[in-house]
Amino acid sequence: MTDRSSWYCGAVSSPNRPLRVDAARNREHLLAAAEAEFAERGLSVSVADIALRAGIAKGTVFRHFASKEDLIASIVSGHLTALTGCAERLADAADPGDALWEFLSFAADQRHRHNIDFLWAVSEGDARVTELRDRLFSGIERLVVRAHQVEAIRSDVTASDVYLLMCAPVHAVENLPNPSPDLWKRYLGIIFDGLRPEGANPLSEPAPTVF
Amino acid sequence: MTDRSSWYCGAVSSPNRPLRVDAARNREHLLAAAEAEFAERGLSVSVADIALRAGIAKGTVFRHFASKEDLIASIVSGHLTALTGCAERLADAADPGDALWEFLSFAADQRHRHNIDFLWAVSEGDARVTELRDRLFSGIERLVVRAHQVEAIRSDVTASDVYLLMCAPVHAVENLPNPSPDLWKRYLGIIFDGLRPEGANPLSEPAPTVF
Amino acid sequence: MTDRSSWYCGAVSSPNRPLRVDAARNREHLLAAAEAEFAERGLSVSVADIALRAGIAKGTVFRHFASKEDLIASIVSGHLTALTGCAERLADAADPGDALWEFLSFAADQRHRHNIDFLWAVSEGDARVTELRDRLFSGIERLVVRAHQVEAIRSDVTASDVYLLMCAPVHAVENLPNPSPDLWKRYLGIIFDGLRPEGANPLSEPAPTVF
Amino acid sequence: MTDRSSWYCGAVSSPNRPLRVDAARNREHLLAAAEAEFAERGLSVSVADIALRAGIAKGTVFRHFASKEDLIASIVSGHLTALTGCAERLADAADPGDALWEFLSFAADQRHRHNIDFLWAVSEGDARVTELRDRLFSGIERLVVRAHQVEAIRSDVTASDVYLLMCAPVHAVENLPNPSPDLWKRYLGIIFDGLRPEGANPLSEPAPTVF
DNA sequence: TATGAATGAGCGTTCATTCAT
DNA sequence: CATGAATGAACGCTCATTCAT
Repeated sequence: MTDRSSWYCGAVSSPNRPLRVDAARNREHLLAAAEAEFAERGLSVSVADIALRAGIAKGTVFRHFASKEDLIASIVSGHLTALTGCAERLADAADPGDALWEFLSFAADQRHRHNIDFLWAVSEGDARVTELRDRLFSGIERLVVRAHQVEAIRSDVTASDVYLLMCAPVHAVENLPNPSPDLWKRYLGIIFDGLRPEGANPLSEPAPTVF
Repeated sequence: MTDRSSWYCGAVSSPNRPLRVDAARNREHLLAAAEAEFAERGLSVSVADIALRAGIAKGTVFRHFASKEDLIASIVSGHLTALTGCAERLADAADPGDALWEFLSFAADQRHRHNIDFLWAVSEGDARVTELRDRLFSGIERLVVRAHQVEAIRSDVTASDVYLLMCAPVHAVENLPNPSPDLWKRYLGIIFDGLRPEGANPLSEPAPTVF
Repeated sequence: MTDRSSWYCGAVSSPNRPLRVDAARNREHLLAAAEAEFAERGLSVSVADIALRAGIAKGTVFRHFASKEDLIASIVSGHLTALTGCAERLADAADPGDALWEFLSFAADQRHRHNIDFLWAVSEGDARVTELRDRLFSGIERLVVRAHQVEAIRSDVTASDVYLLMCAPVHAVENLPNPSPDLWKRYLGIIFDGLRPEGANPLSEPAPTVF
Repeated sequence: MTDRSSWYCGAVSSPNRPLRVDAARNREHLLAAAEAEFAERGLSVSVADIALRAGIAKGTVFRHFASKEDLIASIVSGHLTALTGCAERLADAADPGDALWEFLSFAADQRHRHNIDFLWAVSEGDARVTELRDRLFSGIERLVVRAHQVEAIRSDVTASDVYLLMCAPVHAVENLPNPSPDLWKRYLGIIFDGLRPEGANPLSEPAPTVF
């Protein structure tokens, strides 16, 4: 899996005009500080605390992001971009079953290491996030189509199902106060077993249409 | 499955002394309004909005509950009580596999209909909630032990796993803006298939200790 | 000095109509509880806490006293009544100098034991308090006149001065966190020495008119 | 006696960093408005009223002072600083008796013009106030030692006595609704006569230890 | 008459956001 | 541009007072 340490770079979370190098650096500090604060203390951290951690003035935050919501959407966009990139890179992997597994591992690991599930809900109305989400879903669709071709997953499971179950391992783990770092793999294992053809029982409900 | 429409009644979320009928009615309105507001708009709804919805004055909320946190803990306690009761009622069911399935169905249905997962975290310090959570876990342990006896679930799965995965079907469904009411059954089906012995692959991580 | 333990009885703090015995008892409990709460925790104690301590319901407080201010004025009236009674009893004492000393001792002791100086300010507008204050002042005037006759106090000192300095020993002591119970006597001694003819220096300001 | 009209300037009640001129002006307005409101209406004035009087928004109060208590402590600190400075300036005055008289005059005048005795109690836990109080007491000790050397005050009177009696003239005057501006001098005269050796009677209680 | 549930204005405090410096 | 002072609406919560029971 490629280096994810600088996933903020790229077209999504950048403003329209190119920034001066110091402004760009401030922006990076700010995003990193915001994510860390959110992860440690939840949605209710104040913009002042984020600015303090980033080493910039409170007012400057609003020079980079129109609002706190916009800042959150930028963080989410960064993660979404990385996740979409992962799905797209795996689109032509040799083994479609392994590719799907690897994608779900990437997704869970990312969600688990950057504890930002709660940010997701806030940014649901954001246009960038919506667009990225659609791109992500397309990527998942390709992974699922190929996985079906080799019967790596049961035939009644769709891309929507994978999309919806993507975060389930992390959610399970987050019910624990101090989960061991890789515990999510246990629940991904269980859920992935549920997605496999072997031992599959019929599902009473039809698959939903996600978007 | 018994009627769950009036699970607030009972010892847990009731005050020590019997209330006057009008006070009791207000209390019920309040709990229902709070739950509805939380479900629709999240943890950040104000006590004022809850009171408005309940048709009572803001100050009255604090006559019934010492704080917003206490109100939340009371809501959570109510649900936990019902869930624990369900687990305990199923402890001696004829078919342990069906019992576990039924318990997880009850849990998912309850969680889905009362969209208050995020309240859980807030009440973690509450004594009532802690005690009920332990009782719930004991109930799950008995269900899991019996399920193991008849090999209804794979041998490497523990009560902790069931506890942690309990809400996964609901979480999956909640990523959708307007999920159909029973969609959670689809994801419970998939996850339950992952818990069954058939087609189980070894898990890379050991089971955690929940408490 | 006479028994001061039941100074609440009497015309001043009684309502117009005679009370039933239980109501009268409640009223006494209430006044005692209020005074104790005020003394221990200041003006900001709530009516609820007072009622709790008195063992009656909150609403009943308002059956006895029109408002919290009225309750305070009743407490102050009780003390004022006792103090006025003391002054009047001492009006014809054998030694006018001793009488004045004894009056000031009574005043200081009362103020110190019932820590209610701050209640005074609240009840300044109360009619009963105003009337009692006038009666008290008359009593002081008689004590001072007689003290002048025997030259127990310096000639340029008036009843107004005595009235205004009455609480000074207690105020001095109250700057200490844990004053010994009789420390006020030390400061009454010093101030009384200042009131004596011996070693008196001229005063730069004329005596005020109190009322 | 030096000009006391701008005693707020200086290290004590100033923040660590220099303020922008507009912020400094607001801070001064705020302190003045707070003191005036407290003096006129007591401890229970709301922060909103103080802000209104200062012509700033309520939230701005909390930019300058962490809490209402901190604001009060800052006011008290300002007065204490001025008072301590006065005591220290008088430490080497030519006539120790005059020096003590002048100190007590300064104290009474300050207390009388800024009617904030009741703020004192609130700030008792404040570190700045505690330290200043100790410095003030040391200053008083020096004044008293020197006064004893020239027998300007009676031998059985201590620095603690002077400290405790410091505000007595003002307290006396404050029992009057509209005292003339210099009336406190009358009561300082009486009390100071009580502190002199001439005509002193033995005191029944030993001097307390203030700190 | 006594109760205590209900009220609602008011409290101290926080914080996203704006804008003069 | 960056700053941080100012804003003001909103928050959770308290409490004297009222009034239905």
